[in-house]
Amino acid sequence: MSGASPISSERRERLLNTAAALFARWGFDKTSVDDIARETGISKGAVYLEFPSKDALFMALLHREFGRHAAEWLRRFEQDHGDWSFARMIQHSLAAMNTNPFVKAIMTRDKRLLGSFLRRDTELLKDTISARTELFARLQEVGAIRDDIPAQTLAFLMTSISFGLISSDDFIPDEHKVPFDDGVRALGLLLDRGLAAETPGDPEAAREIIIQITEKMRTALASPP
Amino acid sequence: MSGASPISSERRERLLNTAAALFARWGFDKTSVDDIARETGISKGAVYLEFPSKDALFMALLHREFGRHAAEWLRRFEQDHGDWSFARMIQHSLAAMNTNPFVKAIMTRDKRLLGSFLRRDTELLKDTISARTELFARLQEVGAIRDDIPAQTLAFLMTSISFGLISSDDFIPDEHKVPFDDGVRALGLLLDRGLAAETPGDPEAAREIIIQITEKMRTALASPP
DNA sequence: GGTTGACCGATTGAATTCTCTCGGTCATGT
DNA sequence: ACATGACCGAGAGAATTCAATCGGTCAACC
Repeated sequence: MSGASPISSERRERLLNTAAALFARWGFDKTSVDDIARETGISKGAVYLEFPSKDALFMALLHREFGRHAAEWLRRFEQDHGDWSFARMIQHSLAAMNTNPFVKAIMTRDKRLLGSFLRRDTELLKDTISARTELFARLQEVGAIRDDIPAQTLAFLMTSISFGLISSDDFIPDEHKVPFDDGVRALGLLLDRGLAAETPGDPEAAREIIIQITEKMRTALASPP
Repeated sequence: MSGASPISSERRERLLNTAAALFARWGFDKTSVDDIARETGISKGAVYLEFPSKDALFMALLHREFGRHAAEWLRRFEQDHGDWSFARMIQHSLAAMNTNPFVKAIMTRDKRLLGSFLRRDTELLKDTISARTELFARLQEVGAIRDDIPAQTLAFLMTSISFGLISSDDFIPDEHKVPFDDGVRALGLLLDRGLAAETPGDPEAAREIIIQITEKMRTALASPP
């Protein structure tokens, strides 16, 4: 097999960096492998020593970005020393998501950025929803959130809501727009009460579960199938 | 002026009916004025005795459908004899919305149904959000819902959430789909607690306001600008 | 007066052609 | 060994043409 140095080389890293910049700027279709190679300062052939195809390169990039997104989420969450709350977790998740163009693109099926890559369906969205389902189920187990709504329904709902919020830029008329952070904060306030268990469970356990599952999600998403 | 019998004739009504069927089935672009005329059993010229243009016909249809949507919402709400709750209001609103292809299309910017009509921006979405803002503001006034989140933000949030839920069919992977009604019901449960005021106000007053504003919305949306 | 449908010009989009870009390979050079 | 970039063939898309359609009008007809 040709392009498969299993260890991530430094060149590979640089490739992903320039690829990220170019893809984010011009989209998948309008960024050629040659563009990426030239911008990285290597030849096109060298790109194929690192990745077997353009698709594979893009997939690797997506996985890296999803991993980074989870890490960023976790970072924000852990360094948040205020009161633990669901509001904050949601805030961190959505804020991190809105920051990363690739995660955002996958979650909203952004045609501009993804272009013809949209045909290839990724497991990324599915895995994200699965992770959310597991997260909610575990939180219900320890009594951190209400358990009268199936975890699967909650995951579905949260994914739909995230989709709506992240897409809001595209369809809400300007005069009714609200800063993203304000919207996210308000959503957090709603969920804080809306998801609360009848009898509050152990907040530390909940915090632990979130960190644990996010970490699991990070490693799962960061590595290709 | 040519096409402007101010009173809605019976022919006009029949026109709108066949137009609704054809537009819903084939979309705006692929439905010709001739198709509508023929299917209605009149000549193309007669269409222009009722409406000055194809766009105007479509706009009239949209307004009629929005009016019907509000009426349907109101009907469901009023005949719901269970406990009053925000959950139910939201359920009725979303269920009614999901039932009407034109309201759904406008709310989700459905390219298939709206086609080239998408360029013409309607006031329908704006008016809907405005009405929601007013609704939330009034409910806050009488203490029916929490008032620590600006009404405008709530309206923005609810619109985004609705968008996400109604669009969920298009982007949620099949294996994670949840029946629309289940999702809506769960959302209702969340909002019921999430939006509750610290000290509950008069539920009858809230109910009255909702009916009042929805009725106002109905007449406003049903008549062209 | 009310209604029709033939008619008009603009627009669209189907069909076709063709250029050139791009993903991927590999003989060659370092 | 590794990296290069000329090279290849497929195919996307730009350019062009052209015929049909469609929105809208109006003289003619009930």
